[in-house]
Amino acid sequence: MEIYTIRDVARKAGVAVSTVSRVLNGRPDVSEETRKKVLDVVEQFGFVQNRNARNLKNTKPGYAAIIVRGRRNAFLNDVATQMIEFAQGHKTPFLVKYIDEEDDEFDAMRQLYAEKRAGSFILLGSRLDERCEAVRAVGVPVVFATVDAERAEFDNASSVCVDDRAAMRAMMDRILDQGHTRVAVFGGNRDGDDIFARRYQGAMDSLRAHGIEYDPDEYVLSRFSLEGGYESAVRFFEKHQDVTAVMTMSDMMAMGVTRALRDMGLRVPEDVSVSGFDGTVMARYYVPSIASVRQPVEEIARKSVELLCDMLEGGEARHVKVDYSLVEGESIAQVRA
Amino acid sequence: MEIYTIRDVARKAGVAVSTVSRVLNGRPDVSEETRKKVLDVVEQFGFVQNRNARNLKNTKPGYAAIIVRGRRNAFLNDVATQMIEFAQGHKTPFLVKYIDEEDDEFDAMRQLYAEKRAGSFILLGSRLDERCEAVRAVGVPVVFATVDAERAEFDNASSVCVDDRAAMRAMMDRILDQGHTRVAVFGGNRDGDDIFARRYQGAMDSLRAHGIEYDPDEYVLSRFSLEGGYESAVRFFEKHQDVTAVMTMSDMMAMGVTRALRDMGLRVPEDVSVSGFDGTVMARYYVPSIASVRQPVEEIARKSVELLCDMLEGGEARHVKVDYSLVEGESIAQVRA
DNA sequence: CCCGCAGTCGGAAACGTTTTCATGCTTCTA
DNA sequence: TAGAAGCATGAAAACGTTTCCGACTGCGGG
Repeated sequence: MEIYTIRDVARKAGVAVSTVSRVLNGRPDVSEETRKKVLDVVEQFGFVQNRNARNLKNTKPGYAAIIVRGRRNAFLNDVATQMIEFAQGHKTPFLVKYIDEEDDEFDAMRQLYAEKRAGSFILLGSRLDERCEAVRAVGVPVVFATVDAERAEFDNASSVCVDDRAAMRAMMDRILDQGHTRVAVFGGNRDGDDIFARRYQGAMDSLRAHGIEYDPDEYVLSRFSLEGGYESAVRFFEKHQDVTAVMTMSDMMAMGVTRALRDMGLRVPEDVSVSGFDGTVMARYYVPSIASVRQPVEEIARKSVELLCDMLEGGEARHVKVDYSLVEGESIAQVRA
Repeated sequence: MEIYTIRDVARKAGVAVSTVSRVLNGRPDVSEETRKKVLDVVEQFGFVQNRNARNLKNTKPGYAAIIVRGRRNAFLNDVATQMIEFAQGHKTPFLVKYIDEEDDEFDAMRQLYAEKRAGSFILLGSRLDERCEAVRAVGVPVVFATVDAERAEFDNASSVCVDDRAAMRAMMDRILDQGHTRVAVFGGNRDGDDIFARRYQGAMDSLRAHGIEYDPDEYVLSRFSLEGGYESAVRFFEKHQDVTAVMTMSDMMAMGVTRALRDMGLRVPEDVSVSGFDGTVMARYYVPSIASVRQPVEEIARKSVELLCDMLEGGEARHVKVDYSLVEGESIAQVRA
């Protein structure tokens, strides 16, 4: 495998390296004739630029980076994909970086800043915990997507998300309207100030409004995966047979719960109703299709990009809420007699 | 956001840049005292190495790269994840590169070779079409995973896969054993010499052995996704109501088909049996659970890494077949009377 | 005829590392 | 005690780009 450098191309084309560079970067100040000559050699050599050298030399922060926490999360992945779609039109090039669940996104930011010259960021699925103080410190434009950063009061950070609390409340309303009075809630940590805590609050809002007292034992901390939902359901229903509905904070979890119920001889929705969150494609295709809270992927993506570009042009940080919607599903039914 | 270079660290620590470099790379020839001094400064600055400069300087091909075609493919993703798991123990560091469905993996190889100094590759989900001649040309060690490259007769390429033909035949046997005589097959292009063509042949083998004549109209070229399966099923069943089973080449497709059947008022498996391929987790959690051909993710991953390391140490290229297995599922039943 | 200017192009200095080579300082050996 | 040998360190040359600066044309205007 032959590796050619810009120098090889220059030699072969009989020009200087600077000229080759100009051609490769589409600079205007090069004659049509030389451009042609250089491009011919590039073609012939199958020359590919070395990005390391390029990025090393280019020190001005031109990129915007999308940092996605969790490679497996289909929902976040879809949002990221949409983002780069929308980003196409804009002047600043976008790049995507996936980090693991446990990784520190601020390390990632620093790294991207140092290496890729990324000077602004969209953070997808950030936890917004104590580490987020680093965002304040870095002082570069940041957009939190699917996270409400309003209360954190950064002056360099915007955010876009659905009103998680209202959304969860609406879904719970819908479940209760079917006559259910004992509803288990499966989800993330309800004690913090993140989206999971807010979703929990939303569920409580609805129960309170319906005059239903909630048994704290009926909240289950669960992993957001098929397996997580499955295991939680098995453990839970061993003790609580009288619950007639399970509300979850993710579609994957909801499908895991549904499978578990079926394995335990309970039918969904005839015996137990189940709801999800996110509005993923898989949930629509599941049997029974999972009733869910749809987060508008395209809108979140578009708004995020928009907010970031705004800030890049000197605009204020803003916090926007996009509209959720309830998606119908076969997984919710009238409570059994 | 402050960016520090190795030079800043050196100055602050009162040593030369070369010494800092030695510390960072864990070289032995540096006194414990200076090491400590340097690491302190690194800690204090929150210094991160610039990988561009590092890779630019390091010219010896030390990495092995895993190239995954298709970010959305859960099965390939799982395999890749397992691979880096297994690769941990080996001397050569592995890196993963995702490319899009349409991208050319040989461009990716060249790029990785030039930039990341990747001198050997594992190709996941490669098409093995005309472009694969490039593999012969590059002459570096390559392992095709989930692809049978035996017939292509590279001397620098190994491969690991299940016996797709036998696997598909086994699954078809199982369907036919339930009394079905009209089985539709949904899958990829059956005309080439890739895994899809072989799977098709496998299905035909079984039908032939059972003395069943296959109507070529009952083969459907379909995309390997939920939507693909859904659309194909809707189109197909408008014309062919007498088919009692659908065999597919992917779990996603099978779930799409199942959902479509249900929407058309047909029950799975009572009215129509459905089978998948890959043995993904989602298929197990689906309702009905999808009978599938399990490809052993861990084994494919382990073998691939092993074969690559073998070749790196001068070993011959080999082609290994790993064992598939049939996974039971609720989606297949006795043919209706 | 000289000057300025636009259009092209080449030379060379960076960018942040790694690594080779040289150097000084110990310590050991004969 | 001289020299070899080993350790710890510094200086400097790369790696493949981009970009600034300057040089060289040819041209039109004063």
